[in-house]
Amino acid sequence: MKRISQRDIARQLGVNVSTVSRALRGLDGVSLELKQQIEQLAEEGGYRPNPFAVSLRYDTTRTIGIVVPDVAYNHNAHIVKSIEAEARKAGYMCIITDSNDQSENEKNCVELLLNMHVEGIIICLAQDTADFSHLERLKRAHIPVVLFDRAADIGLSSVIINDVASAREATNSLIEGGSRRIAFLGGPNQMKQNTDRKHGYLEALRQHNIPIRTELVKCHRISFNSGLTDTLELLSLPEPPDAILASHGLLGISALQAIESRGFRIPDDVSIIAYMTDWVSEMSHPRVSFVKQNLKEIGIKAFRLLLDQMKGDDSVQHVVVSARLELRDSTKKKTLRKYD
Amino acid sequence: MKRISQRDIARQLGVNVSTVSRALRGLDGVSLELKQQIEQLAEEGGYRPNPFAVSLRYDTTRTIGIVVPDVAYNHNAHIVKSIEAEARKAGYMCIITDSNDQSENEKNCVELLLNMHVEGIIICLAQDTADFSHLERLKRAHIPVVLFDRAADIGLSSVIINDVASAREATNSLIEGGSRRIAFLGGPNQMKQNTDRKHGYLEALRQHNIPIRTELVKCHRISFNSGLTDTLELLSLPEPPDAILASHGLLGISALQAIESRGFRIPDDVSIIAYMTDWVSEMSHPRVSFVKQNLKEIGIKAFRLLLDQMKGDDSVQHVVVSARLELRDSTKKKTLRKYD
DNA sequence: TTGAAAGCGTTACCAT
DNA sequence: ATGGTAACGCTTTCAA
Repeated sequence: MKRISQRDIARQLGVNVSTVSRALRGLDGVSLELKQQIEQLAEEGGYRPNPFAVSLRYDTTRTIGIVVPDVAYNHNAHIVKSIEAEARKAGYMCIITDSNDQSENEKNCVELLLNMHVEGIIICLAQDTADFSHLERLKRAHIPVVLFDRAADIGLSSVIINDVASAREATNSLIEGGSRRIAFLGGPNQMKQNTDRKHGYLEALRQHNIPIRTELVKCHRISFNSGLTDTLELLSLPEPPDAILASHGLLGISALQAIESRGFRIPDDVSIIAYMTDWVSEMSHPRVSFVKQNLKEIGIKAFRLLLDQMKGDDSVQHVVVSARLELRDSTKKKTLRKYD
Repeated sequence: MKRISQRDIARQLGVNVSTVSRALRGLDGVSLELKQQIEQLAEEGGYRPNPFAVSLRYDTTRTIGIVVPDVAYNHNAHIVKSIEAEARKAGYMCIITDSNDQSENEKNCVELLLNMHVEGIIICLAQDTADFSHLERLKRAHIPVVLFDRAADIGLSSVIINDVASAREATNSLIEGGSRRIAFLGGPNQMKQNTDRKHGYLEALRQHNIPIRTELVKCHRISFNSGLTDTLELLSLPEPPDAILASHGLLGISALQAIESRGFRIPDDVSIIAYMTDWVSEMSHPRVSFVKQNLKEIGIKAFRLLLDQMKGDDSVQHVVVSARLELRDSTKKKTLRKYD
């Protein structure tokens, strides 16, 4: 029932704990005979070093914290899984917390992680996080922090995708497919991720001298219902959009459903490109053309940046993981020029 | 940089640590004045009790472990989220591990959790777990364990859904919709969950005097590709099925895609019912009729059972959370009898 | 080769 | 009201 400790083994053999400690860690200074006896007892008793005692001794918890808006969302789950795997390789445990995409909860998550004495925190901001005091406090306390996916200009290391460029590329692709009234369906504007993607979208329009129509830009809450409402509004416009760029999978799927519910055809009447995972795209119908992000890479890079900081490197680094467009069935093929 | 401890506070005030300890926990035996000074210093220094030291002192880690086949799969993610929330309420931290649905990894996960000295483990078995020695070892060591979702008859507490009845109900519903050649697409047969669901399916057929055709029962690996292959085989039969009951979301989605790829219509040619989450069903097209499971409830119940055990209750309990059928667009409406 | 002791942060107990 | 001390499990340093 009770876990066996070095002391228990020492007592049984009438030797000192320090000897047991050395033997169990394979250090020399223990006779072979004694060492074997110790190892056998450890084996029999199912001895496992108490990581809490070790932590105390070394003043290091070998634990990091992760904060995500929603672990149940495919995109986040994959990143978390990747961080976990990378952390484990380095001997770190992860404490995963979920902010439910709300800034208020996010603060509690950080608080909880600090209480656990994590050595660092990897965090994806909640969509409504506009006050960064909880993160600035971390910075002041010199606690390693890495932002991922959704970053902010607050002097913290980050791993994000090339938001501007990927949105530009996606928009260009829609334009090349013949779309001219392209809508942008995004999240709240205090999210840098959102403004970046929106800028990429706007840049592409400008490059092609396509007039920007503010009524085609919908930046509200990231949620299924919000996406539904916004898309229905778009479709009710006198001149509805002929394409939608959605900055989040939830928005992409809700747009798709809204479009179909109104009897529009995809991609003939309205094309869609969304930021989403392979799996969500694969499952959708028609399969949504998407901005594919290397989630595994994001997780690995995020942990590595954190590890750097935990090792004492206090430089602020920004890593950009390139995303690329994957065309599926929600977009039209590139239209041929007249003279082709 | 370095975290402040009770001792640091004590030194600054020239008092004893034990006094600081009492003050910080609001115990009496400290003058109001001193208490306030201590609290102020704690506040300023960002003092947080070291949970590792506390664990050591109390010989309790207030940590539990979770093992899931794949956290990135919607179904599991929701359950994990629920367990986490419930555990937090009770002051427990969760260490989440992912077996990638492989028995070999599952053993490593359990090992890792034991190394972390978790007080209990909540586990969903990998689909290929046929050897339960790692779990039996836990039982012998009196370490609290709760199985969820996929259980086994090995004398451990569990939380599952009503597998037999829900599969029977789903099959009955397909029969009522007019289907007679109903296929069962499941996982490996050493999974009790699978045999239970299969039995429910077979019972329904027997009740309706529908001959059982072994070629319509496909119990292989649970994976997208496996589901694809099996479904294509089913569709290639001289007499292909007119309905499919899929015991897992991956299988359901792959069946749907296979059916469409062969030009069959859903539900007119082939109906589908699958065990999946609301979100996956909602996203699919046509939306798949599904066995809806109360994932939050499963998580809550699982943690509660574990908590019971951690408190010393060593009775083996089996909780069944009722699932119910949710009809969507992949099944035909109940056919009317001829004389209606 | 082995032992003894101190220390990590905290709490409980007993003494003052 | 406050202090001193031992203890949790482990590692490290120094002594034997």
